[in-house]
Amino acid sequence: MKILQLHVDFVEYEPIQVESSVYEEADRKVNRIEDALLLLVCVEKEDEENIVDELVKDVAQFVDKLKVSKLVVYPYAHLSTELAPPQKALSILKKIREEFVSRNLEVYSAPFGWNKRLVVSVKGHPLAEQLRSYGAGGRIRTTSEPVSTALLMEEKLKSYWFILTPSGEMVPVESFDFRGYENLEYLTRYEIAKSRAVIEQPPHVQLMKKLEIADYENASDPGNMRWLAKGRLIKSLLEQYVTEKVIEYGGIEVETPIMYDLHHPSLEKYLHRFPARQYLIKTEEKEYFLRFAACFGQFLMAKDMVISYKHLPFWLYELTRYSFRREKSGELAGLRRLRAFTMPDAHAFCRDLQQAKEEMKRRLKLSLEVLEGAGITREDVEMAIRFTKDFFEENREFVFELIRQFGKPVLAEMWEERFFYFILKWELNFIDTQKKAAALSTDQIDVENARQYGITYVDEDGVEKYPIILHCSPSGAIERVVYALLEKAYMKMQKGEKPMLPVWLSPTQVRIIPVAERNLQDAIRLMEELEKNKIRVDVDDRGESVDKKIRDGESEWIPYIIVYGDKEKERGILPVRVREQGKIIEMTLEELIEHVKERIKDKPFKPLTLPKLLSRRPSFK
RNA sequence: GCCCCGGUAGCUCAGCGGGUAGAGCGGCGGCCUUGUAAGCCGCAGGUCGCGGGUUCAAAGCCCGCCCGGGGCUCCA
Repeated sequence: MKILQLHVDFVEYEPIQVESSVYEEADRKVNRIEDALLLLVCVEKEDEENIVDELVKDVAQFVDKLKVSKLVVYPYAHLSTELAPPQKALSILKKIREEFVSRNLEVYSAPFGWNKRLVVSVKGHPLAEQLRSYGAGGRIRTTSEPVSTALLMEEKLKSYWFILTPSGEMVPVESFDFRGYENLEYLTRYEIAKSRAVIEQPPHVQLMKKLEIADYENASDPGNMRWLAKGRLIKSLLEQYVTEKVIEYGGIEVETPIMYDLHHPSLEKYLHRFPARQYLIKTEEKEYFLRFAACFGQFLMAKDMVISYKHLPFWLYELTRYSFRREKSGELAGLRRLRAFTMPDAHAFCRDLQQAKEEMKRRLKLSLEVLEGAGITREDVEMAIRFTKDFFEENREFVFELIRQFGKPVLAEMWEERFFYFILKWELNFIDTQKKAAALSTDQIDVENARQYGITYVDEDGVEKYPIILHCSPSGAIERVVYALLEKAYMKMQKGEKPMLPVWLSPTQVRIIPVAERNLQDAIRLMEELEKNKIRVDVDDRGESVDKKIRDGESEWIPYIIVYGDKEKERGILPVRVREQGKIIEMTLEELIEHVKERIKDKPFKPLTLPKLLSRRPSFK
């Protein structure tokens, strides 16, 4: 027996005409039931009455969990090709209904043996759709039965989980000794078990507000943030940094539209392959969706390029501001998961699998460098790698090369069959304070979209071929990098250490605090000296006490604080409060400049756009 | 989406067996001219998320909605 169980806002059915010699009496009228559990029941050849108990018990659990009181039992033949004879099917259906009635449920029965018109509106939560199978009918077949792809996905996606180690071991997760690999264990649990009760809001949310980085914007859709001056600077620096790194690696930077025709033939299929919901925009003539990555734009561009094997591999790169994904509202959380986010998206077009594998190694190296530059080290991330069984068996050595490159044991998920467009994918996951995993960098080997979009190159033998495409985001969403930095800082706070951002990302790098009003002009001159060397400096000229200003500077996580008074003017030496070391170090101006420059090195610089004098600076609410 | 929790001054929060709205921080004004994590005094500031309902009376109780958080094996 197969049951497709749907939690519905409403279901409407209307008996149209009798279709079978065995049928129940019914009126030809529309029946509408709201907020109910709809059971599309298909009785199969081998089914006996004794499976009814099992079924009723399962359903009762859901009734309880979903807090519904109405059940609609709907005979639905289309879930199987091995149907029970009608008499028997009807009698089993009746038994099911009786059982539910005896459990005090409000049971509605669609008539057996009729051709019926059916309208349903399924609720959008994870438990709303369930396909279950009972008795000798056994497993759900993945053949041509008209069960939706989304439901079949579960079966195809049957996963086997392992830990792969740099030394070449492949250990089923159950038997891996996680001692010394706590974060990997958290990632594993997060990916496989996933349930955990955490009540507080993620710590980075409070920090992003307190540090005036980002905030919610109630007037927009949830998951669309506003970035305040300091946050905009941080984000902008990260954007520039990632872009520079990708270009250095050979990325060809382009820009593509953010919205696309919902019914464009190439895109339509791709969209259907991914159930995530999009933002839709209706104009008078057409419907558009907002891009959820740069894939479309770049593929449509690559399709119009004349490509020879001599050009391969080449990269198209775009920093998407924004990519849009209408994530379910319950999944949004601070900067961890947004509906509008900024993502570097780099696609490499490769001649064949061999070339794709070589490229992928380069891109893993790039990703690790980019994260490290942003302040997220290898210790902060855990790798997950996912592949089809076939791919792994044929490319085992390559998979382990990636793992050796990463240098720590890695969580591996192996799929029986390929459902997605890729045959291998890795991600670097940040494990946050709440032990939740968020993917940052990622790369995939796509063997399907070149054909889908008609992207071809001419090979040495003069034949047009489809390239293999790698999809890489070297840093992951920029917002998520900020989230990771803030969460990392919070973890430092918990250990009693001083939190801070990397110096090159700190909105104010050096703060000068004049002791008395008469020192202000000198402080401003000092600021100007530092600014000439591309260092972000401000001066706290407010009428507060020195102690108070130091306290404020510390709570803004400013890396270098200088108190400047008569003594400094006389001696020409600066007492620099160095946050990283938690102490005051005396330096000359030149030494300070050298010190800061050494920290910032090859990272991009942008000026802070807020007024340099704190007394002139509006604070954000 | 669904379930649970929350929304009170710019911020953090108290008040919630219904009876004229509070603190700290911040802001503004004044005094102090300051030496390495909060100087002192004063003042202003609130359709208690929004809309309905119950009541002589609602921040509080009831219903709906919006926003945030957590959870729901959701995550390209």
